[in-house]
Amino acid sequence: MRKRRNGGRPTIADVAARAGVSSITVSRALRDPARVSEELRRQIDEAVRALDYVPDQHARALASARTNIIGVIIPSLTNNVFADVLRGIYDNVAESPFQVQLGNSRYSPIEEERLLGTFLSQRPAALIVAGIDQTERGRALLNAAGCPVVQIMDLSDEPVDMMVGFSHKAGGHLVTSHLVAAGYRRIGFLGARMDPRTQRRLEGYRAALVEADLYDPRRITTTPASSSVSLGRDLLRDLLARMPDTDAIFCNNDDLAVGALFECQRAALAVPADMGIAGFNDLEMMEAAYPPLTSVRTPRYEIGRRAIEMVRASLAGQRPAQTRIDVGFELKVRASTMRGD
Amino acid sequence: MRKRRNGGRPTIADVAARAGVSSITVSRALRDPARVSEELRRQIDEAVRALDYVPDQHARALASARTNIIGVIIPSLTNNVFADVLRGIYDNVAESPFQVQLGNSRYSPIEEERLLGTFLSQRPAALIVAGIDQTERGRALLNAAGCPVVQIMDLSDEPVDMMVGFSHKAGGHLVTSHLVAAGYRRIGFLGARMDPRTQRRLEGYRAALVEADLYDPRRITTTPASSSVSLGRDLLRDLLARMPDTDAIFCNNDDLAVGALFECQRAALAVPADMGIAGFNDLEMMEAAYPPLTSVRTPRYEIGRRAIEMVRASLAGQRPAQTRIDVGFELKVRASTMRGD
DNA sequence: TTGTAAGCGTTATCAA
DNA sequence: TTGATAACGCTTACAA
Repeated sequence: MRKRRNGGRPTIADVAARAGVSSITVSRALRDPARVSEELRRQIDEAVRALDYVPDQHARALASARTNIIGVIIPSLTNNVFADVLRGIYDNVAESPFQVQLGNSRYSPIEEERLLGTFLSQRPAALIVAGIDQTERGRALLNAAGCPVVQIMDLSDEPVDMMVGFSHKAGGHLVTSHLVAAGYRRIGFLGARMDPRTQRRLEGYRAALVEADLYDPRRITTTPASSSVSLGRDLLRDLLARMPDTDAIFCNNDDLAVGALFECQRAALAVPADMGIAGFNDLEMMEAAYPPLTSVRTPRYEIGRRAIEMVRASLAGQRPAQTRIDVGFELKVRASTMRGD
Repeated sequence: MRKRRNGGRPTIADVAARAGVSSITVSRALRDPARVSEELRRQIDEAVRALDYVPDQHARALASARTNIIGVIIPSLTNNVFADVLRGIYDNVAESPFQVQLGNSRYSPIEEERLLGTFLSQRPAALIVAGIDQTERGRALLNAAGCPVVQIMDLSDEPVDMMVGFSHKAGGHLVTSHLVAAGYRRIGFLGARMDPRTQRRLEGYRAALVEADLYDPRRITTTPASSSVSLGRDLLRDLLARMPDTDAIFCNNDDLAVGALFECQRAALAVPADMGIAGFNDLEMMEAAYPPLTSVRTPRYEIGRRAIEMVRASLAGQRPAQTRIDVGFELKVRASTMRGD
């Protein structure tokens, strides 16, 4: 009796023996049932079930120079925004043969480049990367990836391959214009991290205020520190110390907005009367806050879902008609910016 | 010239040829440099660099029946608690040869069991699973895994292998006792999801109130729905509709606590005078709230870090002295439970 | 310390 | 439609 290194797991040869066919026929029956006669297919199916056969992914990958791994690179694990995207990805990968390999670039383009290299060396079935701001070498790697690539969360005119996202600049513009329309005149900006997408939201803010002839760069308060509720509190405190007459703020993230709300409560500033507050992304807590907070709802789960859809279609040979999808966003106006005048 | 399926990547044979040795020597030099003479090692290192050689993980896995994959199974991607654990894991895996394979069980024991099967079929280097409440078959799979297994987030006396966590019951007990000591007498419980760890926190709550002779089951408000800020608002509303004289609440999650705080503001209930509020986990926002919210700080990042430490030690043959680590927790008393009497 | 030979479990290739 | 054979790139077992 042959000694097995694999701990007794049945191999394709065992299935073949039991079904009375050759290994390669089993292989074909598994991958493309249509290419095997119905009778053999039945016998093989029976043998697979009887033996509890599960294909060895590594052998498969080695022989075919292909894997079922979808590499996903995101900049943060703690940011709720990406948690939702990940849910969209994992949920829609669950009943597929694919597996997700997750990489955390921690908002570092260099780290992202390194992860790209690691992932690519495993010949992934596809790659999903957050953002459009890869390094030059990162972009070159993606171009040479030889597999479907989906850039998510943002939009540009030069996708590496496919793209699902929305315009952050337009989002920032929309919410800022809303503040202007609501009657606010001295509108500040609170920004953390200042990654490329945050920068584009800031651009939208700036454009909207320039159009309204209300732009004052001194009302922009930013920090490279990562976004958090306590940071929102601190940034608003800073801003008010410098520019006490500020009457509204666009917070580039919802947690900043919540922190700013708490700071207003502490400072006995009435929201929305003394201070209008708007956030970005519309996390679940915005609607539950008191007063409820205005925000820009971004379809994060859907971005994850559609990215997987595009990947699966591509891999199935049906390249999606649309390779650049704008999922848009929606302004959710709530009490925090509803000034009575 | 030989045709290559692998797209021109150099193989171990290329390195061997260039270094003037045999493949197996290169293989050894890569895995255990000490077993190769210094001179050959230098030549091999040079060749590896010159050719930009990267070992093929699949070939390696196939030949050795081993991988560098650490499987991680957690119940939620959106829960901030697990995001922190994941950071602890990813950060400490980053400069190791290991790769994380993440599975989301969505709080379903059946799904967890399925993931266990999938992961195990890949012969992972180690497995990290959240919780101690696997199904019977899940536990059997873990016992037969043939690799280090770390159960995290909770503690029990029967670890499958290793364990890092803390006692949820003790945490629930501690915070409830604090509410009693602070002078509250009609203390409610707000609970979402009601997974096993939540149940144990509820047990701690119950035990503490029974000891103080203040237990009233009608003050327990739970739902299978998943935890969120808006749910905290709704649960408190429910509780107050039924038991209007409730003077404090232990919220089994911080987001519930924040939601409850907003509800108090809406209902013009003074915190902590009319209503004491305590949460669990001590997410960052607790300290920034107004008033700051009492919570039980749990060392989530550290759990992730130590789980990886244990795995790496085990795999290096140095089985950790302690295979069951209690990382404890810490009560953070803040204004939300500091009643002046 | 180094090397040879023989797989690991699957799929590509070519032939029947 | 089916099959024989030779990879895929690496490691184990054994030998020198």
